Amino acid sequence: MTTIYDIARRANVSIATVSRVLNNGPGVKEETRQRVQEVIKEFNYSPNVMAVALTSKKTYTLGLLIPDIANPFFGELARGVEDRANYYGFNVIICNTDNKPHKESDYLRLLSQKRIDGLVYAAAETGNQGIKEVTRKGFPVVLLAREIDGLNLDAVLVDNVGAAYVATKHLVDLGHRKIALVTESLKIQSSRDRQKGYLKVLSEEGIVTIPEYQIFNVGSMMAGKEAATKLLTLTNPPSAVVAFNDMVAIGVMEGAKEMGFKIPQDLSVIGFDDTIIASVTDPPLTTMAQPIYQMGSYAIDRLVGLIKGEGGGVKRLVLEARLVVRRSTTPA
Amino acid sequence: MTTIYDIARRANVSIATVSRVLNNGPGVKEETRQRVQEVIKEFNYSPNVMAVALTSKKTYTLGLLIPDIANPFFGELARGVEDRANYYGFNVIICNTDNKPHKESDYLRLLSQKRIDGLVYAAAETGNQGIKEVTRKGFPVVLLAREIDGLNLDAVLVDNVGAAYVATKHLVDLGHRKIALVTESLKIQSSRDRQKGYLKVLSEEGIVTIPEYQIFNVGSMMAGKEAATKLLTLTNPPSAVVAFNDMVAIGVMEGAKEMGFKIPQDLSVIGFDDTIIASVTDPPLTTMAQPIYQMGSYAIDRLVGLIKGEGGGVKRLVLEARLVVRRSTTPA
DNA sequence: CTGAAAGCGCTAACAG
DNA sequence: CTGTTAGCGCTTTCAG
Repeated sequence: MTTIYDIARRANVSIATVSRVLNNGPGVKEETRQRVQEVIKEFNYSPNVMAVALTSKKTYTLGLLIPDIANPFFGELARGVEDRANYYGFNVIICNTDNKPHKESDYLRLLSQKRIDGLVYAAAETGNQGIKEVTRKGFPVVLLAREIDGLNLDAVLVDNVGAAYVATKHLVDLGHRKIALVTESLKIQSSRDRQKGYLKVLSEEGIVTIPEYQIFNVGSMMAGKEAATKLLTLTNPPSAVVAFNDMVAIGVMEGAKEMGFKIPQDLSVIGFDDTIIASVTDPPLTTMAQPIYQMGSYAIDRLVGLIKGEGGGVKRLVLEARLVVRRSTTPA
Repeated sequence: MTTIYDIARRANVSIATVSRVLNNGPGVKEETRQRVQEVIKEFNYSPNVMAVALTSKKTYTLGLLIPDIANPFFGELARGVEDRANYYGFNVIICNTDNKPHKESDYLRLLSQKRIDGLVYAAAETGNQGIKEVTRKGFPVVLLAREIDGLNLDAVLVDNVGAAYVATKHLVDLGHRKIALVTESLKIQSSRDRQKGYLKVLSEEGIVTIPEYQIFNVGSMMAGKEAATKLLTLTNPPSAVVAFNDMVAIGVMEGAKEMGFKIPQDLSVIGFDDTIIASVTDPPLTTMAQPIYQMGSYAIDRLVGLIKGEGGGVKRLVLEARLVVRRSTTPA
């Protein structure tokens, strides 16, 4: 590897001068600048990022903490994050946590050792200690898609209460009264918020909530399938379900279909996210569309702002979800 | 940030000793080791990775070059890669190239500046120069899912010729003779190989190949949709199509359905990959399943082996795809 | 405008 | 067993 010394020698200048032209520093005679740049080109030289990082304390590397990159929702989110980060000249290290606090903590420690410049955090369960430590550890953090209680951090979110409200209302407007909620653990903020929106509609409509209609800790297609089984073997089964996300919704539909129920005639199902998958299911899924890619992009805009020192107080960007009606919901 | 000097001072030893206990080096009295470790714990100290990297030349960071993390296939691949990398103590920087050579080159330069320890490369078009430069640049490379011509590199692949052969044969066995191929650019090795397998069956079966039945440069759902339109407006349309991947297959199905054709009665469609999406489409997709997650995992096994100096000559791991019959294919 | 020199935080000989 | 010291490749004063 050629170093700054090699360039300096060949250009008959000191390494300080090379460093100056490298960083477009002022105070270099145009002629000298030219000469140095030629040598740089000739040797196809580029500075060792480790050394730069060691002195300048900037790594141009960001961390992205998410539950699972194989999940289409987070895949698209990650794409938005990476594209925008790349635009600003940053790389992103990806970390899959499966929502496991110990995994989060491990990654957090690792990332802080690597001196990342900032972190996008989309993986938290409420009350995780790990992140609290990190916020003291030096680098800025932007929360993405999931909030953390009691932590006043910058965030890019979707109005989950509102979205769940719209989703549930859609079902009510269709004439449904027996509406189930199949969602994630209530430890997850977005899950709690969606429950809130769901309950709000029921309450407004004077619909009595039935405990058996709320199923928790459902985060995958398989779990959605099982939830459908539970729901449909009830003596008084629901006629519609609000699912935590598209995958869960698909699981619910699959489960119902396997039991011989028809979607949407026997059971209306509404999902969340509008991932790529939602439009091609059988039947196509009605869902609350989130601006997934943009959320990732915005999170980086804010994070890079923080890194550059544009504080301006904690900012929270809350986007609205949009109801996309397809064919998995129908009048009761 | 506390440094090795702080620890040394507090433990009344030299930084060399601290370094030794940090790296489990030999030749440290047990008692001293204990004391140092206590101080380390007390200060919650962990070494600055930049500094370590600068001296030891190891960053414990890998690069992953893929077309698009939002594509479920690459999402799952990436998950396999990241999980296994994490297991070995490495982080992975993700790079989305969209199959654009200039993006690949940019990332490659960046990654090499960052002194990554190794690279998993799943993004190449044939004949890209960028990667050729990189292989000289110092770090080991493992090709994943896509091969590069004229470059004798370690690789983890699927037998695409064989897989396409099985897929096409499945259609022939079902009685189809008018079989179309909707695939990616022939610049992509996997696309070429699949064409090869496809043509082999036709040739063996004495089926005359019709140029209009082969559509190229199709890599997305949208493009698949357009391909279906082209195919089905032919005066003599095919009764079956082999698609490049699940997304393309879904696009073909969507396109056909929009034109009023029934799947599979009017058109049998077979995909590739068996991504999570394949089982939930309308109808569920017959596809050639690839061991996606494992491929990513194996690639890291090999890459870490290379990093640790276990050369042993170039190794190529070729896995077999498996036919998964669902409901998008039916007898002619 | 340019160069010398002091670190950044750590590893790895080399002495003791 | 432990400490001293010379770098790793670069940025950044401070002189000139």
